[in-house]
Amino acid sequence: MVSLRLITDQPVTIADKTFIQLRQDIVEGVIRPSSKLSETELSTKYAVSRAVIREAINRLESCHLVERKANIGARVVALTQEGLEELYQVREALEGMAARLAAVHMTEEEISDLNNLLSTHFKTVQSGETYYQEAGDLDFHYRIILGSKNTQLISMLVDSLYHLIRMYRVQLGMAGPRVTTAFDEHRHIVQAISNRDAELAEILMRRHILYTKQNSQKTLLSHINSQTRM
Amino acid sequence: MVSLRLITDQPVTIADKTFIQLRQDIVEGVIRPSSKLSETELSTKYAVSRAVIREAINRLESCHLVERKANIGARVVALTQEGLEELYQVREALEGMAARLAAVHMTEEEISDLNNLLSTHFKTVQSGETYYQEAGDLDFHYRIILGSKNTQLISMLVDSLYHLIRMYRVQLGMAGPRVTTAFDEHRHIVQAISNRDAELAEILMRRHILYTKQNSQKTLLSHINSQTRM
DNA sequence: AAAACCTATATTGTCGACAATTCACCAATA
DNA sequence: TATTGGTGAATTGTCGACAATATAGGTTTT
Repeated sequence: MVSLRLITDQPVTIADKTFIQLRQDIVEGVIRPSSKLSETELSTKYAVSRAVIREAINRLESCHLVERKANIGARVVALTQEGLEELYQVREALEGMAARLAAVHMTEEEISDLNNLLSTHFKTVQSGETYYQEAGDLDFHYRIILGSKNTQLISMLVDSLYHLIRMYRVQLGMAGPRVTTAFDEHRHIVQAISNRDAELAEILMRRHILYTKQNSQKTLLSHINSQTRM
Repeated sequence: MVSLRLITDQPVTIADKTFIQLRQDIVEGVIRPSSKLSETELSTKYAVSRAVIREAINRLESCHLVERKANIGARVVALTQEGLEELYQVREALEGMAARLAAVHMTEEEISDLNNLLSTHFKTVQSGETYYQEAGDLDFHYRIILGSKNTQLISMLVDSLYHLIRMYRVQLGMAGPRVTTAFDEHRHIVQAISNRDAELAEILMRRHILYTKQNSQKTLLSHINSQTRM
């Protein structure tokens, strides 16, 4: 069972690579939230022309990772309580629908792969490893999203929402516990999909994301409290 | 009660205007579905530099109105049965959530405005006018979307999904009847929002959009049947 | 002293030219 | 004849330079 490979065909142009590099640097905080993106500065730092930087920034804007104002420039988005709330509301709606559609459209083979992933995940949890837990969690959600077979939905979730979520996760240190609980939730979702129960799959996925949201918000709050400066 | 003004601050740069012009030409079919967008050709036709055209095409790609391949070029999306299906699935999820959030976040004034809009709409329906019906319908949905107060949600629906939907509507002639039925559905949705019943508002909105979808698909099918060529 | 206005500077927006890539056409070969 | 390989025209990708716009600082005016 090979780990999932992303849909996006690998970058070919310089603009592609620069976009991906910039996105990574923003998501991981190398470029700080709310900081200004100077085109000339970036073009020297990344050793590409300003045109390339401009195209990359445009794409970052479509991902909602930066905000741009005409004749003024682009800034990295700020990480706020409200932003996280909005993000999870959209995620709940979209990924709930993804689970509903996955219950209808996933092949039996894809479902059996999903079950295998789940048992691998289970062993990892039992052995006490937490490092790969997040990757496994992502893999799980990705499969269901792809299982929806809805290209619009997939692109919205994979190309923009998930990078933003990862930005919050990475920068506010939301590894979070919730390992065993989340695992049970995953199990029930897969069960619903196996039964081709679209309605239930959606409900369970939405509740799962709601729980994750509440957990994230707790982490965010304690994180903010722990550093009253900033 | 003044008609709703769009959120997007008016275009300032040439790229803004070109983007909006191109988007309109695509949505209204002046530039045909599946046709190739030649950068040089467009730059002469719209009398702007290729850089401007490239930026506009990039933005059109984020709206899912065109698809781009590296080193090959951009094409306007095709209008297909599956595409319409996917579109309405995403719309159901997002606008359902919008209605849910609107029930919580709309001010009393905004709700009363919505009620006023509804009665205006009612008079229009009674007097037999159908021309302004679509605009009124759009206005109704816009207000609820904005009422969600969720910027992510608003941008997804207003900046991309709705243009795609309008493209299907305009080009496949989906004015559709469904006037009085839709009106009742609208009434119930507003009722739920007035009662601050988020759960019900979402359910009703989703059903409303499901009905609209089924109606659209019927129209699409008959449209395809009526022109077996193409 | 506060407000309005101008000026200098830095940043973004726009442009035309050059480089890299694709695609179609034609020739050569098995 | 079918297939492979190469050549050239056309298109996209990238670049540096110039134009337009915004910001800051100082000067003038009330």
